Amino acid sequence: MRLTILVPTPHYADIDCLLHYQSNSALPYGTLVRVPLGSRELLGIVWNDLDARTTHERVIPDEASLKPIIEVFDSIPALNDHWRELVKFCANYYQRSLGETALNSLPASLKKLTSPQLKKRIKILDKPVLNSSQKNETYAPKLTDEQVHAISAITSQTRPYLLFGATGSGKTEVYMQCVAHFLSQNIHAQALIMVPEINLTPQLKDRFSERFSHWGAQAVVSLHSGMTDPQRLSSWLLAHRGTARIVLGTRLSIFASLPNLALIVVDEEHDTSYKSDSGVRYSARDLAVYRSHKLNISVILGSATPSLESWHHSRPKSDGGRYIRLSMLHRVGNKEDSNVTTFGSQFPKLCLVDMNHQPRNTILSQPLLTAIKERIACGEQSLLLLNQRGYAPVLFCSDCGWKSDCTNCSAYRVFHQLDRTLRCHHCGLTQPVPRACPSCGNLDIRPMGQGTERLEELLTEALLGHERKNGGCARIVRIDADSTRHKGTLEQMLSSVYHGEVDVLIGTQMIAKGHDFRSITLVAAINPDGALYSCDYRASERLFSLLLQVSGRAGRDAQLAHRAQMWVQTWQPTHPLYSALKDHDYQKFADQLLIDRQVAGLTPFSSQALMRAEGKTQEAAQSFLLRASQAIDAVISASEPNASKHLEENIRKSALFRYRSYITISSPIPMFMQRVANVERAQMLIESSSRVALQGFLAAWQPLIFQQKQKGLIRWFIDVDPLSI
DNA sequence: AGCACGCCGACT
DNA sequence: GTCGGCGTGCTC
Repeated sequence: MRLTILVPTPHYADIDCLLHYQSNSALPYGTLVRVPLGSRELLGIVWNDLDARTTHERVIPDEASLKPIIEVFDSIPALNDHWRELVKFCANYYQRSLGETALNSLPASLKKLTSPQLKKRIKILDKPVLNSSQKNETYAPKLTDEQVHAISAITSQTRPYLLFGATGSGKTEVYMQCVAHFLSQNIHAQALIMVPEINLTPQLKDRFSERFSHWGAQAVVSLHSGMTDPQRLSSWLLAHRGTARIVLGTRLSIFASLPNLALIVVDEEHDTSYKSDSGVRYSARDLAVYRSHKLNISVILGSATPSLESWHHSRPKSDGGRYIRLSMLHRVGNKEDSNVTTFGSQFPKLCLVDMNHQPRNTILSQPLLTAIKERIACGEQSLLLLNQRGYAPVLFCSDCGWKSDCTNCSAYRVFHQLDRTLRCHHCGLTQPVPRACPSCGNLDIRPMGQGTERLEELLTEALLGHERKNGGCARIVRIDADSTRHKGTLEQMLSSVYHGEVDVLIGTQMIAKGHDFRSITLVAAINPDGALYSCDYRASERLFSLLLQVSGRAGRDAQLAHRAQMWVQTWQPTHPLYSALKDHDYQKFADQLLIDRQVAGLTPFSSQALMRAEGKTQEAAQSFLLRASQAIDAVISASEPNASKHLEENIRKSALFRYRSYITISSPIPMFMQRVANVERAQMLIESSSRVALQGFLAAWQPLIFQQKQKGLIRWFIDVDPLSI
């Protein structure tokens, strides 16, 4: 008999991703199979033929001429209706092929294994595992009133919740108690906990594993891109077969097959890592909301600095809000000592250094340096945040004005002192530092601006001869992508900080997230102003959240909390962002930003999509975009709808007619980073005040884009709900 | 996309 | 005389 199989062909292929094959027997939708395609053998999924892309002429061959299915993966259950609905929604919403979306969201190992090999893997998983100690049986730490309120709200009504919880207010405990509640309701129930970067928070898995050890050793599994393929397959299979009760993962875990999903948690929901920046550009947070809605279960979006979208959606219900906002504004005391819970630990005090009043070219101001020395003297730690690795972002010639441009990208190459190289952080081009200016031969070429290497050097000099509490030199460690390139060094460095073997920690954004350093009492942002001048209107909201998050690293030990300080070196000390930060008042800041956004008609008051093109020349990229937009008007003005014989084409045309007036399409422009690795990039913004109109329009437009051919075009794609424009 | 087939330049 | 460049074209 004839079966329709979903295969991973991309949206721009000339072939539909739903193909027909011969089978001896009927197989339920969602069954995994292996099928031949051309000279390849691919993983496919038995699918409903009604989802076929009808835009192309579908000539379905005789059954006799169809190729047979190679093998059926019958040792695991079929992917259920809910999972298939999720990937279908994702493909439609983010304008990608269904096959690419569905097959890419399965673990890579599954594509390589044969059916007997998979059977073997499952047998291994089914071997009884030694159960770890059962000592910890629904253990209950003392909760704050705010935690109690949040938990009772979440466990009483099925809704999306925004858990607006300050750093240190005990969000994780709320997640764990809610998970415990839903998992004890039903012995099969499962929970999905998403975090932005699981590699930075192995503690979370430990905390969950320890708390829920009585559910069995396989009850808590991780799912993230840092795992090896076989590890990922094991976790995936445990989740798919219902053995795993709790899945902890990064954004890709939103596609985990969880047949008994009862709760989703999205921790740090504002974090931009939830949005995929290649392939299917999905937002795992938004898909989590969709998924919970379809399953009629609750989703908890947790953050100390919620995204403006979630903030907007969690207005009071009377105001049309769709989420319930639960606030936890107070810090929990020292968790190490669960018998003595001190409430309302103070937040770090904000100290602004006005750089206008500092000597020219100051990198580390005197008052900040003094404060760091004080901390060292009394055995406390400091954390310095500087979001630029290397020694200096650019090298320049004082004579002719030459700068260390990258030949492949529209960016400067960064000066790395340690190995004397100029490195492009976009394409990787690396060359030794020239002795003299390549343009005029001048020997006086200098670093301009500041990087973590330079800060480390500067601080080492400044602290020379400065004694620690227990004697000896101050110990500095630098954590960035360069210093942690080798496997295990990050963990090693973090642990030395944790064990008090370090006095000052210098790092990039890497150190802002999650780490629970107990003895840090001073956090400083060395040069954060950049975002205030950025052309990206979301930059200030991201800066606020970064600074608040990093300030949360200070004073986590209740004993030291009163000494915690957050220092900011700025040329804009009166900027409203900093006054909001001073008051720890995200609500006021977010409310004001929302008013600004509403006035300007920006998200979340409008929906956006970017159409991007990459070509050998800027001209090729832009003219492709231009032609794609002109094709719309050509269709609209060429003929009235219903003139075509093809039903599908009529639907498309009438959608274009209907939605065009609700849509604004900008002219093609070069991207801010115009050239990366010798590829020219251009983009075009598509906006609408109606999300539905934008969706309908994009869907109707796509087939027209496929028809556009352009010499020199490398690729194009649509980014729906882009994070930066 | 992958992977074939297919026709022109510098190498054992 | 072969290896390999990437230009079209096809995949149930």
